[in-house]
Amino acid sequence: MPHDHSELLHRVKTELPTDELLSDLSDLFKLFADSTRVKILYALFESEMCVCAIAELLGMTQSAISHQLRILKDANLVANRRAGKTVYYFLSDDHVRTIIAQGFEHLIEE
Amino acid sequence: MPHDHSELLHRVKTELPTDELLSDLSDLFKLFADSTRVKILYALFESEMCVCAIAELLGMTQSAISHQLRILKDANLVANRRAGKTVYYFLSDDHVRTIIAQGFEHLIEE
DNA sequence: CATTCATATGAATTACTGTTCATATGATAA
DNA sequence: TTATCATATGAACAGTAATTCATATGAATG
Repeated sequence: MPHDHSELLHRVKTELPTDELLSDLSDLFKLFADSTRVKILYALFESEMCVCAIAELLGMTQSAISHQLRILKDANLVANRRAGKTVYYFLSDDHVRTIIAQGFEHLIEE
Repeated sequence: MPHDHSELLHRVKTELPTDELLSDLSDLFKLFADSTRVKILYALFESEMCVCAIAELLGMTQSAISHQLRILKDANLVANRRAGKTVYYFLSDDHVRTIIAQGFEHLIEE
C-alpha cells in the first residue's frame, strides 16, 4: 500500500493559489523566457525605439522583431506611438524593470 | 534610403549586457514559464515534499513530476534528500520566492 | 532473494513557439 | 497616383519542450 500524505496535502492545498492564477503567473514569465524579447525590453530600458532600430541592434529581421513586439504589446509590457511612417515602442510598465532586475540578481549571486 | 539610428544604436549597445548573460536570464525565466513547475515551487514554499505527494497534489503522474523536478534540480532551484525509499524535495534557494512574488505582484496590480 | 514501493529515465508523441518568407497595410513624398 | 519606406501579418517550417508509456534503479521488508 502506498504511503499516506493526506494531512500535508490538505494543508498545502489550502495555501496554493488557484490554477488560473498560477497559469497566469507562468504566462507572465513566458514573456521573459525568450532572449529576443529580453533583449528588446532591455533596449527599451534605455530609450524608446522604432522597429527597424531594434532589428538593427539585435541583428534580426524586421519581421521577427515585429512579431515579438506584438506579443509584448498584447501583454501590455510595451506600448507604441506612431510618427509618420515610423512606430516607436516603449515600456508601458515600469514593473518590467523590477522583474528583470530580480532575475538578474539571482544570476550574479551564483 | 532607410533612416539612420547610428547614434542611438551605439548608446544602447554599450548599455546592453552580453548575449550570454541575456541568454542566461531568459533561461532562468524559462524555469518559471511552465505552470507545472510554478505549482511545484509554490508547494515547496510550504514544506518539503516527496515526489508522490507532489504528484497527488497536482493530479499528475509521478513520471511527469519527476521529469520537472529534474529540470528544477539541474537549475539548482530545488534540492533533495533521501529517506529510505522516499525522496524529499525542497527549495535550495530562497531567491525563488522573491522572483515569483515579484511576478505575482505584477499580476495583481493590473 | 523475491517482492513491493518510490523514484528515475529514455524514447516516442504531441503541442507549442520563434523565425522566415511573401505579402499586405499605412504613411509620406515626388 | 505612383513609388518608396516602415511596419504588420498570415502561413509554413523547424526546433523545442511537456507528457506519457514502458522500464530501470534503488531501498526496504518479508
